[in-house]
Amino acid sequence: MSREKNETRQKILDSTLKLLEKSSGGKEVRMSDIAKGAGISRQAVYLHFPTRADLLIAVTYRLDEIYGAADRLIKPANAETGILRLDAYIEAWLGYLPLIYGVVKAMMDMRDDDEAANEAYNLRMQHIRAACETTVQALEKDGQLKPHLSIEIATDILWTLLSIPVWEQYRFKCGWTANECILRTTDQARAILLKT
Amino acid sequence: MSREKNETRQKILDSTLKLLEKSSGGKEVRMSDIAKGAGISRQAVYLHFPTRADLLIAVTYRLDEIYGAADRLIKPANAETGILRLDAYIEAWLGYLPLIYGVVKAMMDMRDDDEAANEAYNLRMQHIRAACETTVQALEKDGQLKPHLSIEIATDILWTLLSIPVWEQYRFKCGWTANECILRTTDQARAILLKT
DNA sequence: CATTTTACTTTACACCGTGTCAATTGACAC
DNA sequence: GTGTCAATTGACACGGTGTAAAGTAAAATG
Repeated sequence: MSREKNETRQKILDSTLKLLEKSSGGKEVRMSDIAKGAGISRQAVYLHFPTRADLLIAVTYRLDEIYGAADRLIKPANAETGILRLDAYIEAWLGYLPLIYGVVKAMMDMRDDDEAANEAYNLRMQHIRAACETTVQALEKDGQLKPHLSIEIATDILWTLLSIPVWEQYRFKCGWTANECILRTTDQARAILLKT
Repeated sequence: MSREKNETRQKILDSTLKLLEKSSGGKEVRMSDIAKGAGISRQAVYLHFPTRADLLIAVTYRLDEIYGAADRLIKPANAETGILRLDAYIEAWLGYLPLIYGVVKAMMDMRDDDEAANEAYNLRMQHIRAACETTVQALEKDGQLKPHLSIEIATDILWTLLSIPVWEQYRFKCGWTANECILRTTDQARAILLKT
């Protein structure tokens, strides 16, 4: 019955997750690798997920379950001041990102080929953007936002500063540690967004 | 004789360039499309360029010829002060980027599959980084660099601010115009790098 | 207990794009 | 008129995704 079905489904998700986490660059993780990791045949994977993109998308939801993304990213909303909230949000997000990076990377690689993966990625990025916007609004409310900086533009900037490609560049091209990324991104956000 | 050979080679490069410039996302430009555009057979393309990656790389050099990249990007070095030089460099680079974006994008898409394309891309990015570094050094020399900001870190930050993914996000996700990208990036660079 | 459903297996194949190979044609050069 | 060089045609291998069909084994159902 459907008991078994769900168990296998989980095995597939876990296998995918494990492979994506170690391999940098999601493209090298093939359906056959995933199947092997789950101990089933390649075709059986297609019984549960019609396409590779669907599987990847499902994995991202599994990720959030595992790491409790919601809790993590909501906590900063309790900060007392706008500035503290900004700091807390940057720390929360850039602390979470390394955990999910393998999977996110795989989705990014897939965007060019697959429209569904692209949509899924954009949706998730829009969530981030929304969080950036409320953070900026908190700054504005406190009168801390730099003059002549609209909420929209400030949101665009913060969103970009916290985007994955930026983090990738700091982390891997510039060789910053994950912690340095947090500290220096915080400094940058403050320098750009806050009035002096 | 080699006359003819070079003519066809140019036809291939021009065809590639034309196709890349219109199509966003370089992957959709196939070897057969390029051949068709050049009015020759697909195999003939391989007579001139052993792989797709080699062709793409050759196209980037052709681009620089066409638009005079060297001249454009050297001009800022004549600026009188460090700050003016920063402004001039940002304007020069972000003014040049839209012209070459189609090709650069194709190379970026190719990085995952092809090591040669990846190297070529990294090399070009290193050139940008070097230019960022001399720009930062000019600020430092003028005593304009924010205290406690090392040249290296400042270079990392400017380099990232001027990176293609950042520009892409502002341009296409945030809907900024090319000119807004220049102005607002300049503002950000000043806020982050300069002492107050 | 017999039957049907369900999860999965194996094998085979179509599709796409890159890259390779071999045989052939047409032009120009010496 | 022989050699050489650019390009052509047609066929094919490879890798990875996705489809399709037939078979198996076990559990659920009556």
